[in-house]
Amino acid sequence: MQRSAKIIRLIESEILGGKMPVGQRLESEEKLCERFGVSRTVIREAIQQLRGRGLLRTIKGSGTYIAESNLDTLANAMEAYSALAEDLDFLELIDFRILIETECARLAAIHAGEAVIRELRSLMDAMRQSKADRAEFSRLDIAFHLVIARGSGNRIYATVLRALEKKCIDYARKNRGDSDWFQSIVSTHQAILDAIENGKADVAAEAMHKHLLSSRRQYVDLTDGQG
Amino acid sequence: MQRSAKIIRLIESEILGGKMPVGQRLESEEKLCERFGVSRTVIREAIQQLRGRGLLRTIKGSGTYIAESNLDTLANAMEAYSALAEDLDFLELIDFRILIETECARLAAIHAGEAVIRELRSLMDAMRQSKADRAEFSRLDIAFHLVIARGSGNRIYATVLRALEKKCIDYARKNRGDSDWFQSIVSTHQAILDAIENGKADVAAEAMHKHLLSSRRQYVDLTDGQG
DNA sequence: AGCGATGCACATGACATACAACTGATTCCG
DNA sequence: CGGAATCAGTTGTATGTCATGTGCATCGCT
Repeated sequence: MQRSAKIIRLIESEILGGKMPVGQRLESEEKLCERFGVSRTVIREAIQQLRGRGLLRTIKGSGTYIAESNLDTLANAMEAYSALAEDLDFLELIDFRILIETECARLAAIHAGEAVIRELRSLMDAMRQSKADRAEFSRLDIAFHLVIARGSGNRIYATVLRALEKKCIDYARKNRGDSDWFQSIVSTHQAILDAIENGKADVAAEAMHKHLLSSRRQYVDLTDGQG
Repeated sequence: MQRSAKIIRLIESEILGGKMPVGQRLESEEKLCERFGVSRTVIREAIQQLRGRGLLRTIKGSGTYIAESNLDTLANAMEAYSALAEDLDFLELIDFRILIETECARLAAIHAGEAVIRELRSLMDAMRQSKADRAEFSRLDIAFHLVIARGSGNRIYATVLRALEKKCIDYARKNRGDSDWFQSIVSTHQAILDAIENGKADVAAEAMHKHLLSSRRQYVDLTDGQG
């Protein structure tokens, strides 16, 4: 194994074990060289990998510090996982997404303020006028879901869904775009929005759940037909 | 900004955009040096960070390749986020955990095989005999939840919960350990297990949800009292 | 004394070079 | 024909050097 590997494990365990509080400065690269008996090359490699994982941040001329928790790191990981996922993993991701989005709809019905609802209404209007432009329609569709996620008040949900967005576009595009499909999407979204406006959490959750399950079914049908 | 930053963004976008399929070999470091007009140091820094993020894997003497999707990477990111999370983020994490575990209980009631159920039974027996040993009891408690997560059949759920395990221990330990508390944990777990054994998905989900909500309440009470 | 400017020690960022260790394929030999 | 030796290519590690930024102490002016 690489020399940097065990150094990474050690520093990682010190951070995760709580021995090094957030914001604390790491020893300088040179000190770490002495301590581990390796060259600066190896130390720097270890630090780079831990930076990539979001555990450290570095300030030139000053030092390397334990990073604060950061949603972007989580988003990166989710996005990477979904982007690299093969078919087998993909259904699990879809179920994951359904679970979270359903909860988001429920929470949005409880927490969403006037601003969020206005935004959702405006997106619905735009979607009705974008029947012809499939790319734009798809973009608005995703935006609708993301606004609801934000309206849930839980940033983790919003972050995870934002990360899954790209892949969702990919398989959403595969759906046939006939008029029935368009109308069904619009009316389902409207049902979700109505429930959120009226603060009916369970209704909103169920409507969202139904919506996503039908989307899931289409994906399954498509891939079964192919593979 | 660092020179490696834009190289990272570029390679990342090529991978996530699907231009580079999983398993494909990256250009050699030397070629990348030419292409970007930087030294090998910079190229290696970029590669190290992307390795840390799980997007690349390297084989000495052979080359650097686009990594396949990997649950460990996801687990690392979740664990890092939860470990570095401050109080404000922490309730969001707890709600996230509740959402997933509730779904796991539901799915376990549907999918769990005889092996999983035997394991859960055995853990229940062990818990009843560990009333005195709080550390052991806590360990078994967590194991119970993780087995259910595995029994859900969705590896993402199991992975996420495994990553949150450490933090959960921390705040679970803060709970008072009187006899009532012990008895309530045991009977709640038993209720969940019964529902899973009988394939009653909704009952299992509700029992799990209740269980976790009471745990959440205790955490809120504790931190409110402190801060 | 107050306070800004300067300078210095130290830190990370980047480059160049050299060699070690490994891989994969080709070539050579029995 | 099969296996061993060889070789070009590639990543891993070490070392040295300089550039550039940070943070602190020191100095000098008012």
